[in-house]
Amino acid sequence: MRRITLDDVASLAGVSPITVSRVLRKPGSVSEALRLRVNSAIENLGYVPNVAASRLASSRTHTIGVIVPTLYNVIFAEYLFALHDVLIAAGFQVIVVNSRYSEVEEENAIKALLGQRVEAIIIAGIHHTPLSRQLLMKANLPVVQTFELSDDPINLNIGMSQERAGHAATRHLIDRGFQRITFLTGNLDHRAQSRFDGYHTAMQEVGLRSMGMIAHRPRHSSVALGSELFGEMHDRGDLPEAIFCTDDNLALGAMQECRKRRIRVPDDIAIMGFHDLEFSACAAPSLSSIATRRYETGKLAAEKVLLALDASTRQSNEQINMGFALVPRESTSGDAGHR
Amino acid sequence: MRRITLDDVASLAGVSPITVSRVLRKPGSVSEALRLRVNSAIENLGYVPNVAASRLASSRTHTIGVIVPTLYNVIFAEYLFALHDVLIAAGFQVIVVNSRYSEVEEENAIKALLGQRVEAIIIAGIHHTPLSRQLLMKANLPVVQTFELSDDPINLNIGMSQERAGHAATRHLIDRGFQRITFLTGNLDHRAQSRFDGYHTAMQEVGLRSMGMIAHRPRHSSVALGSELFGEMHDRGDLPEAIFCTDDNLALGAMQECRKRRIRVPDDIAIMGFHDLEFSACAAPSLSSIATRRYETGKLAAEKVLLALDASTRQSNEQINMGFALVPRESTSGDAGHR
DNA sequence: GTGAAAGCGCTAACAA
DNA sequence: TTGTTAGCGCTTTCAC
Repeated sequence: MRRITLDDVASLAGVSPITVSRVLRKPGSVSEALRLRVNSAIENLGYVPNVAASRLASSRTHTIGVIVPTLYNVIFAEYLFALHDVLIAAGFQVIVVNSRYSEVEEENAIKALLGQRVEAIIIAGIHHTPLSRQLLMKANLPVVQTFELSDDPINLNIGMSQERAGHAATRHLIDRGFQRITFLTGNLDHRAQSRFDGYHTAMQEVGLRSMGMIAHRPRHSSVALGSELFGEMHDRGDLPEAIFCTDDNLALGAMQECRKRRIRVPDDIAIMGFHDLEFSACAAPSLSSIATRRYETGKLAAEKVLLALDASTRQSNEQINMGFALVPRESTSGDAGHR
Repeated sequence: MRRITLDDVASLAGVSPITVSRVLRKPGSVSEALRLRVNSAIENLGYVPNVAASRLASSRTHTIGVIVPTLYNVIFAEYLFALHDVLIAAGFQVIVVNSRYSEVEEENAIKALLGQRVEAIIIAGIHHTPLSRQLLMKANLPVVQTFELSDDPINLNIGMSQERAGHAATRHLIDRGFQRITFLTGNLDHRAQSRFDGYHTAMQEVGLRSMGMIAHRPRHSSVALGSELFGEMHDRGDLPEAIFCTDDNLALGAMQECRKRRIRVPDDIAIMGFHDLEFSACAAPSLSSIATRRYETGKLAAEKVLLALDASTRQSNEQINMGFALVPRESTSGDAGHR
């Protein structure tokens, strides 16, 4: 069964192929009589244009490439949602690739996207292999790096200081009177590392000993992992006064484990999360966290890409700091001053 | 700045274009000497193949189309994660389109995917416009409908009975002694409707009055929406003995609102969720729910697609019931028998 | 407003 | 193993 092509439509309608092409792309430039004839031929044949041919001939793909480390994290789902919202509405297709937190896979993803001739790339993170960076710079298309702030952006950069956020979270715990504070993370990706750096600095500033991080394993952050890690920590007998989790999922898991083991939060231990996920406000006790702006980051990134594509001249580098907000709640409200 | 093409690589390496093409696709079929020359030419020029041209020439796209109603729901994120896991590993590209719960947008999505010449389509749901259905049948490619069970599948169908799940959830509440049971939903998509049907039937079977659903608004399910809806219900003064929420997010929001209003769960009101999201086990009280198999559904759908593509002959229709499981927890454990 | 000719960058089929 | 030829299905350019 041969696929129906534009030529088939043209001969059925008794016009030249180019006329069919015009009806499809700029119907206004074709007389009504022909337009109707062509359209009914399209309907009759069930013709669906082949975008590969169109892309090849026009060298326009109307496609934006997006790279995220994982899909299995609400953070990125919210961000992708925003990107889709804006870009689809503007008539672009979005190709999402995940790098599984690997710079090598990211490099492959970049090559794949460039092979697709995407018109812009929006990439989560600022750490890439040298070749990745070089490919992105040479590609001569709008590139947006997101979620973090770079000292040396490739082009556009929309994010926040993970380190300052980690610092603020830790500072909050210190201000509440906690001293033995542990940093808890699953996977140690760049963003978690930066948060840890912020934690470390905050501890040092007030002369406290930073207590390393509990775990480092190649699994995505989840409630279950939080339970596990907390359990192991408790089993080892080194229960701190407070823990700062890189992620609300971990924090919630830790809280769950506390409940099982009859450790009271925040009376026996304070727990601080990160990202302020939707359920965090309604956990019991409610979870203190750092609110981050995933949706807004995606939205802005997409809008900036559209602008850059419109200007069609490569924009000069620009950096936007989306900031973050401390959200103190019950899980860190313990009056730890007089233990 | 002209883009570098395969011909450029060929002339730099002093070979014919087809040799370069072979080095890229089946390196084994080219002598090592030439392969090295070609590869270094590719490196030197920073050549990236144009997939549009490749697709057009080979009429193979190695692309699978996926349609989901929304990205803003963990359910679909987990499912997409599984699809990616399997399909990317098998060397396919995945194009995800969301229909925003609209059959018209779904029809457009189908057209777009067919225009991309995807080699298979995996689509969430079993309700489509007549044209959508016709396009899918005529396209002569593997089609998997997921999440629900169809009486008349287009091709493959991997899902569960939403109605029986709704029935089981309701039955659980009835068995626990609750009688005034309300069904709570935000958006009333097909799956929510089926769950409602199951609820309705279960109520009727034991002679109880089904209490309609509380709300119907075009917003995605969220904790915040659950709070809102529950609040409105309470304000109206019609607090039932139990509520069955179409979604754990709504249920969690309802529980949060209960806590604010000092309504005890499950003593004053029992709450039943749906989907058994990760946080549900560690809510306080822990949330009873229906566990559904999103990841497994996606994995199986992807695997079936690969099989079908391999066989290269259109598979006969097949239906797989993934089932579900009732997960009773604290939020419905109230001993309501003697109120 | 409509069409003819040429070509986008690659690969299938065949030949050497 | 390597190359030649032809063409995938569309759009660009230029002419009418």
